[in-house]
Amino acid sequence: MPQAGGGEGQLRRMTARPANAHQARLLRLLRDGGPNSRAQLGDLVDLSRSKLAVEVDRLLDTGLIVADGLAASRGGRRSHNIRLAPGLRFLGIDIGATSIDVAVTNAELEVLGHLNHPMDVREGPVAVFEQALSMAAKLKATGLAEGFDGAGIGVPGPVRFPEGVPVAPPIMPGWDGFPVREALSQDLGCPVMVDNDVNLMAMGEQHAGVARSVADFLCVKIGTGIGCGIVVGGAVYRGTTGSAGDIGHIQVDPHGRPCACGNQGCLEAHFSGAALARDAEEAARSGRSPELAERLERAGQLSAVDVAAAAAAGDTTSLELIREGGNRVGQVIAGLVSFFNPGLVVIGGGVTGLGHTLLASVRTQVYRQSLPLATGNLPIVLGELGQVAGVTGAARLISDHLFSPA
Amino acid sequence: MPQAGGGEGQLRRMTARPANAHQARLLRLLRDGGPNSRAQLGDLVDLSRSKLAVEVDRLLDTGLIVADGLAASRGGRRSHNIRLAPGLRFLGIDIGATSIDVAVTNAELEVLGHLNHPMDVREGPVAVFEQALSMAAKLKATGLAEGFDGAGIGVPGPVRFPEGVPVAPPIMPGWDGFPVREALSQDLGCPVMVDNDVNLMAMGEQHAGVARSVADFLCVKIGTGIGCGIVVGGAVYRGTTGSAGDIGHIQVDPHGRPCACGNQGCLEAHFSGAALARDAEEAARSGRSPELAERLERAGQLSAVDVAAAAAAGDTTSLELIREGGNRVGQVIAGLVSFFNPGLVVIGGGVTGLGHTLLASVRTQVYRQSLPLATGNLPIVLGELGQVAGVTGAARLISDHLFSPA
DNA sequence: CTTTCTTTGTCCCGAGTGAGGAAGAAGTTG
DNA sequence: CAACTTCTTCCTCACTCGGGACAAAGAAAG
Repeated sequence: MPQAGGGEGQLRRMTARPANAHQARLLRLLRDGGPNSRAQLGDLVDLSRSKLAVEVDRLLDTGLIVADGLAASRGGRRSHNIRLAPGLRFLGIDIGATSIDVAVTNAELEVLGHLNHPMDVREGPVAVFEQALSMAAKLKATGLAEGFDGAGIGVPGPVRFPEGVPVAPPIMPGWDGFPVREALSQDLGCPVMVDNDVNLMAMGEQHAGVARSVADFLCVKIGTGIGCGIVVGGAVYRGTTGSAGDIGHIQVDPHGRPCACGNQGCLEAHFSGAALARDAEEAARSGRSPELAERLERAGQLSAVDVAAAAAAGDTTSLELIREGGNRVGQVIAGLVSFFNPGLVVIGGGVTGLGHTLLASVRTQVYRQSLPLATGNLPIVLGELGQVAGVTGAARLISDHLFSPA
Repeated sequence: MPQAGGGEGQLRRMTARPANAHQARLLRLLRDGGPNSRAQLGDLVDLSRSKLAVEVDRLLDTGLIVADGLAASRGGRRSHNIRLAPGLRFLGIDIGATSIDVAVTNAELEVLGHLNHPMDVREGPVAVFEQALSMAAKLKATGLAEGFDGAGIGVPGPVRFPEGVPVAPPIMPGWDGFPVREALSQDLGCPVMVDNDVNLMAMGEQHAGVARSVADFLCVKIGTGIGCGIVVGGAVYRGTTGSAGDIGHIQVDPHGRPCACGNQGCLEAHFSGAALARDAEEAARSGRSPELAERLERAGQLSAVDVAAAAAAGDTTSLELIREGGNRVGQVIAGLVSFFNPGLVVIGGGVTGLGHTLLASVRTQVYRQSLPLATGNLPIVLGELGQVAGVTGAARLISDHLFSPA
């Protein structure tokens, strides 16, 4: 059983929560903008000097923020800097279909340490948690953290958000109704929030990636499956039952391929990490692509990474697979853009390795099919955080929760 | 020039606005729940009795609310009723592609008078406004109103909401950039808000129709064109450029019919009031439907109403047209349901006359194509307000604006 | 009809909040 | 070193708001 506190006056775990909206606002400003001077915070929050001083003092009392030396002069007396307590640590866990990412961040959500481990989510919650907790322990052992003040976790399926429980997840047998939040909170001894992995990716890109300062955007994640994070007015929209953004089973072709869900022509059946791997292996076996055949020979199986590599080497079959997939995805995104009129579309997930070939065909399709008013000023870009998007978003999730009035 | 006030102490036009969020809250409660006692309002708003008394007194001073006798006893002293000033009048204008609806409501948004006049929106803003204003004057002349405290107006195309200006409306040449809000406010001498007609329909159904107490829902309006109102957390979502919900040009068939927008296979090209009329005329001429042929003979042209009537009379061709159209719409809605996971889908607009035949085929398609988690508890229903949905929504729009802190 | 209890509206007090002024501390510029 | 700017702290004053006391109005019981 870990002792609280290390000894020489180290911070104990975060106990206090902001007492009011002003304090919450200040904490978020410090989280998103880093250390800052009292004077500059005053410019940002529209509070009187006296009020600001009172609230800052209270936050200092709680230990959530600490003094941090003097700021540069702005022409007169130098102001005192304050920052979020440097000992605060958040844990971000991103459970993918085939791997687990775990990261430790400070209160500013900078990733201090990050581990990735392949694991099939179908092994069930107990085995997956065991693995995730051991990864967290490993990170702790490197001295990055003495404990965690909060943890966020993403799972590849719909979640009943308030309770933090997966509901009817198609690719996660055994997880349905498993009390993820409750269990993890017990094991870690800190507050936990659970969300869909796609929503976390969206939050990650919003916090530290391409979607900063965009209020309404879509974040399409193409991995083993396909999902879409929806951000409305800066907040993630989860839908009535938590399944919003589940676009993998939108029909792209009435007479298309059969899908695991029982329907025909679902997007996921035509393009996703899994579908691409299947297509690539088939192309290899049928002799259409010597390049892929050679790789299959070497590795015994193919994945999206192989297709990306083959495409980069100039393999036309691979390029064609990517292009056709991009068209399928673009077709769906075009519909969503017409419907949702976002200010930005981010493409992320495992297949970002396919890069600009994919992006180009998606763009072509969207710009051709959607109306000019919706596409006129619509950037469609790749996510810039890659593997840390999910864990950053997880940290963001729990910090949003903790940095809000109790 | 109309004199302000009628003489014997009649209310002059609404001058004051609520001074704070509490007052705004009270006004909205009285709007949505009708007259109410001070005591019961106290139960609803979570303010101390003293605070509540102060705010109510201030509202009485401004004239926005008036005393309204005594409430029934709840076991002790009877409380005083208050209600919104009975002289307040809102004007709701709904400009459709082929007709104009104008209505007068009281502060509780009850429709006191309603006029409809056929008119082609393509005649341009000047002619349309002239017509709308003369209809408003006619309603005024019946003694329903002495003047208007605010007006809401809906136009069949995207609107830059903050300014109240249509942007790049495809079916409204001549309206692009026309300062609707500015001009109408000048003519009527009261505050005006402008929105897309589909959004207004959604607000109407939310206020007085099937969507009461649903936070997240979609409202699909099938008239001359097809659009979709999106309500997120009780508020209309308009998108980055105001074109959210523009689903008429989502592709339903890559090799489908050419559409006016330049693409192929748009939803609107396959099913909408206009497409249905075309299909019906073609069916009549080709001899596939004697029923429709006879109607074409009589009227010289056909519309959705004729198809509805023929279907009701058992014409199989008409039924087939409706069913196929419903499938097309259902296909698109199924995608939107997967993406948005709404708590309700409302179908409205001119084609609601097609009724349950249409509804049945939409439902079939959606329930078959979307995942169970999203459709499990998803009602798909016809709007219940019909022609007054738009004008009610318009009144709601302006009242939301006026009943918010200045 | 009287008594007792409940509910409602009003008045008043006191705690707390928050804006702004004054003064002093800390720097910069000339 | 003097003059000016910026930042922090301290103090005061006005205001808000919740809650208690009390009176008014009605219901229920006897």
